[in-house]
Formats: sequence, C-alpha cells, structure tokens
Amino acid sequence: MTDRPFPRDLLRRDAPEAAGNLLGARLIRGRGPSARVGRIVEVEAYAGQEDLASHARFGPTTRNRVMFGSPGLAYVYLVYGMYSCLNVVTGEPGRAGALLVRAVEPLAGVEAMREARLAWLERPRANESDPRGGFGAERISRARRRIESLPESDMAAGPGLVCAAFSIGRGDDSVDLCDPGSDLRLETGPGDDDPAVETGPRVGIGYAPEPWLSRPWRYWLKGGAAVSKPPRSHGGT
DNA sequence: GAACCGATTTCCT
DNA sequence: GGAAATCGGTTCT
Repeated sequence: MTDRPFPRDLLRRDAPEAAGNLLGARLIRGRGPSARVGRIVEVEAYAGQEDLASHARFGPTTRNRVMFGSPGLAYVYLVYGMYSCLNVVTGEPGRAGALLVRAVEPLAGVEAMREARLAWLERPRANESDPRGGFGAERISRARRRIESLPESDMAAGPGLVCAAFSIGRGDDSVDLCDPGSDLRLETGPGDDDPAVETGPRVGIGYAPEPWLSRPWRYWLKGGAAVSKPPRSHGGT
C-alpha cells in the first residue's frame, strides 16, 4: 500500500476551503492484503456554529463535541436510527467544522466491503422480540441478493453506505484519521493532476434557513461513477 | 421522562 | 410519488 499519511495541515481551515484537499484522498480500513481502500469522490462541508445546517449549530454537545476538536479526527454519528455517517473534522480546535464523506470509489478490498455491507444488514437490532419477525427476514433476504451482485462503483456511493462498507460506527468517533497507526485512516492519493471538481447545494438539510440551504457546499469529482445519487425525496425530478 | 425528528436508503404503488 | 425502517439527541414539560 502507498503509505502516505494525510497531512493534518490540509484540514486546518474552514470546511468549505478544505473540501478540495480531501477529494481524491484515500480512505483506508485495516492493513495488509485484507485492507479496504477507496478514493473519496464526494464530500459536503459543514462550517462553524453559525452554519444553521450543521450539527454544530447548537454549540458543543455530547454528540458533536469532536467537531470542536482537532482537525483530522473522525466525527461519526447515527442518522435515522440506523445509518452511520463519517466526517473529517476541520479547522483549529475550538472552531467547529467537518467534511461529511458522501461517496468513495473502491480501489482495493472490494469483496471485503461487500462482506461488510452484508454484515451491516444482519446488524443486531435493539428490539429483537418484535413480532414482525417474518416480514423483516424476507426483506433482508432480498437485500442480501441485491448486494451480492452489486457493481463495485455502488459499494460505497452514499454516506450511510460508506460506513457500512468500511465497518464504521460510533466506536470510530474521535479516531485520528491522520495517524498512520489508526486502523481507520486517510492517505493522500498519488500525485493527482488537477482534478475537475463540481459543486452543488448540500443534501438532506431542508430544515436549514437561507442562505445555508443553498450554499454550494457539496463537492464531487467530475465523472466519478461512485458519486452518490441524491435521495429523490430531496430534489431530483 | 416523553415527544419530536433527522447530514439516509430502500421498497412499494 | 409516498412511506417505512429505527433510535439517540435535543428540546420541552
């Protein structure tokens, strides 16, 4: 594997300014032949406390505390009761900021990612004694078949899917992604040429007022097959 | 302590 | 186009 630790200094600025630095970086889980490696192709920037779309808008809390910490740390939270989302903290300590990793293009360990997606399906449920057991089993079985034939580019094409494919959960909250010794970490890509970056409004923040709602703080690498498809409920025709 | 809701994904009609 | 799944945080009583 390459072995180029991601320079923390590239994250010492407000999230929208650091976004371009994170695009193209490698996200890595594990080491050796079983390592899972992917290229970050889509991110969303969440700025300081003034950004009313950000979890930081209420100030430091138990959940978002790491957003106010050092750049390069992982901020992992649970959305909709089931999906984890991975963020890379940006900015100097004391100033909140983070980049949400929305999509990753698999480069190595794709089958391990597929296994992780399958394992996520069978994740332990809190209410196991729920009477609707049979229904859930059939639904899971159909989802399993779908994942078994899923194209590589769709393996981590969405924030919840990135975490499922890389086995990321709340246990990874506050992990230092710039530390080469971390099991979950970042590395720089190979001397990437000047990549073409496109931008657009952030997804899933309908609760936010203007101007935050329309800030073009979603960034993706042009032509990336793994770029996430925004949920229909949020936009597309 | 209870009500409300989300930085999502998937399936159904 | 509509809604379910599923639960910890945040906010209110």
